[in-house]
Amino acid sequence: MLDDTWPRPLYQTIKDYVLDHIDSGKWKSGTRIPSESEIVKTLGASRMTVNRAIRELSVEGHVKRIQGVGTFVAEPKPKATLFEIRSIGDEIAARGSKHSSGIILQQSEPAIDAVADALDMEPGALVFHVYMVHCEDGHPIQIEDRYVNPAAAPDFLEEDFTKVTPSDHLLALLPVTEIEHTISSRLADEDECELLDISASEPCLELCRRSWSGSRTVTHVRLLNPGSKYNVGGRFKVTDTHNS
Amino acid sequence: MLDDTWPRPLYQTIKDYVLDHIDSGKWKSGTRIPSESEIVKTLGASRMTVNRAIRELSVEGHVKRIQGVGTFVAEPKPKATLFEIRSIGDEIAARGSKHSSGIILQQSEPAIDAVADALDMEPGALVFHVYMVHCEDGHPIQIEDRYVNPAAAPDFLEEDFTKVTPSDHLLALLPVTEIEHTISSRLADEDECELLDISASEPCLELCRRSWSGSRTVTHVRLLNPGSKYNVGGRFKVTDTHNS
DNA sequence: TGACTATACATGTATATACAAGCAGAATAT
DNA sequence: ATATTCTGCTTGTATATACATGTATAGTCA
Repeated sequence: MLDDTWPRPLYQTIKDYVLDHIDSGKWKSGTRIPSESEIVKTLGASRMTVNRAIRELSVEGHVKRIQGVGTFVAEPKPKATLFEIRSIGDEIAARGSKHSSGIILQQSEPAIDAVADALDMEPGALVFHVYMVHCEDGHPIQIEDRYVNPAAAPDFLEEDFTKVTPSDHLLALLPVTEIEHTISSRLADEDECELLDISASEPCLELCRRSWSGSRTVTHVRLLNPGSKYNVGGRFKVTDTHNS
Repeated sequence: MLDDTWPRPLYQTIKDYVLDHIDSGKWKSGTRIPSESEIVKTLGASRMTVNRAIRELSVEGHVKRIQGVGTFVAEPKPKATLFEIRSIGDEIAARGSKHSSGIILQQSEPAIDAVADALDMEPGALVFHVYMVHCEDGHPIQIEDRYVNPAAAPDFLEEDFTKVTPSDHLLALLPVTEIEHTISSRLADEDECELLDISASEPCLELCRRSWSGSRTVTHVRLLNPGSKYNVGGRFKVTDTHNS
């Protein structure tokens, strides 16, 4: 929403001046905009004030700056809404329910091709694998099928995942810097139906996530949830997507 | 990821100084941090440099500033990943396919209670309602059931939604400032199965969204997609959620 | 003609100084 | 006891000046 307070700070006026030129098409993507000293002359502001305005536009993704070269109009980026990352334990606790879990499998194993691809590892390389069920107040609510890159979390398999979720373990260890996720709907297979205690016809929500910490792929997880018991969502401000 | 370039700019050193105190627990949420002039004395920097550092921490959501009062440690916010908002037409075009649509219903009607609630309107007030199917290369892929607040888009019903999607129409008209969305999985009912040309046992992905423009609720839409043909996802940097 | 150097211009960072605006609390007046 | 004013401290904004760093281009020399 436009900020209509008046008088506008000069740095905001400078931002608007640049944005007006960009939004109106006068300065197209890739165009070098006037230098700071040119804008100083044009708008009669100080260089520090101009620098603050342009720097903020840069952080916001409207322009791209290159020291010694200039300032260029950035490619417009798609609008995005934020999606909260939460651990299943936190979600359940937030509902006032009690989380518990059962470990079906927790081992080191040679990665099959799909898993190796997902973790950017060599096929056959050893990966950590956890297969488990999360329960809310004793009722199964989610199957977690997770593979972890041992290099990223060497002690992962030592953890007791009935006491701390794999997600919490990894988040405590490494900053997540990038996530890829896919949300889809499918039916559970026979084993999954049994683990989740649902009928074969119940639709399920599947969330697939890959996470990176810096340049390293950390984990690949598939979370399967009965559609009648689980949804994903939230309410957030809309922002422009841009890479930090 | 920490920026390890050296020497660090002084404003970054100041940011790190504050973040170290916050992350270590020395300054808990709600604590007033030292004033700018106190930090000037402590770190031997100029007030403009300190101001820049603290202002950036404020924009990033780590601290909250109140003019004339002070700077306070903000509540930690959950990590979030960005979710791209796209029109179904754009999604289909991005796959190199052709989008088309069929309008089942497009009318003004009194809002039932659930719709009125969703749009923050009085029950029985007139709302615009569009019920339609989106197709990709002739195959139905999504049912769109949308209600729009007439005050936000008075000319909405005049649009030909076989030529422009309701989403594109609204986006062209109003800036979206806030979105609430829920993704869930359910089975389609008999009518929906027929419209989507799917069997009764096919699991479906349902996306519900409410959108605001400023303080006004603009639209409430439910999008139903066969699980075999549709998923939602993307890959983004992780960021802290914070309100702009 | 190519390599090297110098120059100009760009952004990046920093300081000193000043004034504006907001807020909380102390001091004063009624 | 209450209202008003004043003071001190805080953040917000702005300018002038300076130096650092990066890049592109022109000029010079072998």
